[in-house]
Amino acid sequence: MNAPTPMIRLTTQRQIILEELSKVKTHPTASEVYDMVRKRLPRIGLGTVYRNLELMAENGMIVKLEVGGTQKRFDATTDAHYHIRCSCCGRVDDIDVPVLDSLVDEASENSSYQIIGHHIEFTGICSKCREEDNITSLQ
Amino acid sequence: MNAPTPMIRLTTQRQIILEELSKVKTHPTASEVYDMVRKRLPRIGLGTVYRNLELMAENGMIVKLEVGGTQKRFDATTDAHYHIRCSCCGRVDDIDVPVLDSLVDEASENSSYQIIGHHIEFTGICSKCREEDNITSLQ
DNA sequence: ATCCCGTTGAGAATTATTCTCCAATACCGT
DNA sequence: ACGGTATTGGAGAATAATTCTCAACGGGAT
Repeated sequence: MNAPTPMIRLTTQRQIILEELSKVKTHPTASEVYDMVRKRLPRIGLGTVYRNLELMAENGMIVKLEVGGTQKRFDATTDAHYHIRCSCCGRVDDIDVPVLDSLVDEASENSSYQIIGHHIEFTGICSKCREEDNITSLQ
Repeated sequence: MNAPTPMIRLTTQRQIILEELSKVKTHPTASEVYDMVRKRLPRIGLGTVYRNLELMAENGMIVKLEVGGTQKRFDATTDAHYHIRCSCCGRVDDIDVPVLDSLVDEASENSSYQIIGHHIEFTGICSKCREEDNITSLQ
């Protein structure tokens, strides 16, 4: 008898990556996670962080956010929720809008795809950028 | 008196990029646009394609899709609509689900961000991948 | 025809991510 | 505790996508 899911071993590095990711409510990029983790494991490699974030995302322990911007972001909160991205600085926050499960049904009726899921990404300017950049304005 | 928007000159390259992008109902990546355009302008540079896609997106002539996957995609249809991405092959199609303008209001009430807009991205398996990969299944 | 300035093409540079290699480590049965 | 085997981690190279740099070009105003 073998488990269908290969089962992921909780090594020290994975545990610390997970802990650090859980600490923050932002949605850090891989290199931000790397910086956070390195304070506790100074010798960890960037590749290890990438590898394990990817692996934990595959195993559903965390979520890889496929949002706009140039970098992937990671989220330790795995239940469904939506995000908002600042078009000025790129930061990503959760947004408290009820999840619309009915959208998937609606989409299924109007597409030849077999629908798996959906995600809503809002775009806006975060309060920090609004304060700082009243001159530069948005971009 | 000067126009506040710098005004974009419609060079041959830009015109052809726009024409080619308008021809297809898929949402090509920059290098796919490059391949399409090169059939008519064999000496055009990839940089020119990137530069002009970016520029035309800034001017609202086309839309840059900030969807999941590793590459940006472009769309000549500028009116609001949602997309579905095949998690198997990465292709992106339009999906016929009514646009929920009310979401932005709802989001505004629950966020410190100044909301600009939103986008819904569905995920699924396109019919082509379903046919081909009944063995490989999804991934 | 000439000047000006935005645009182009070619390639280098940058950024994010993935891969490769090998030593170190963990897990298993004994 | 011990040895064998599979997995992991770290370092750096490799790859992929995109952006930047810069000399040459081109089209319109003078």
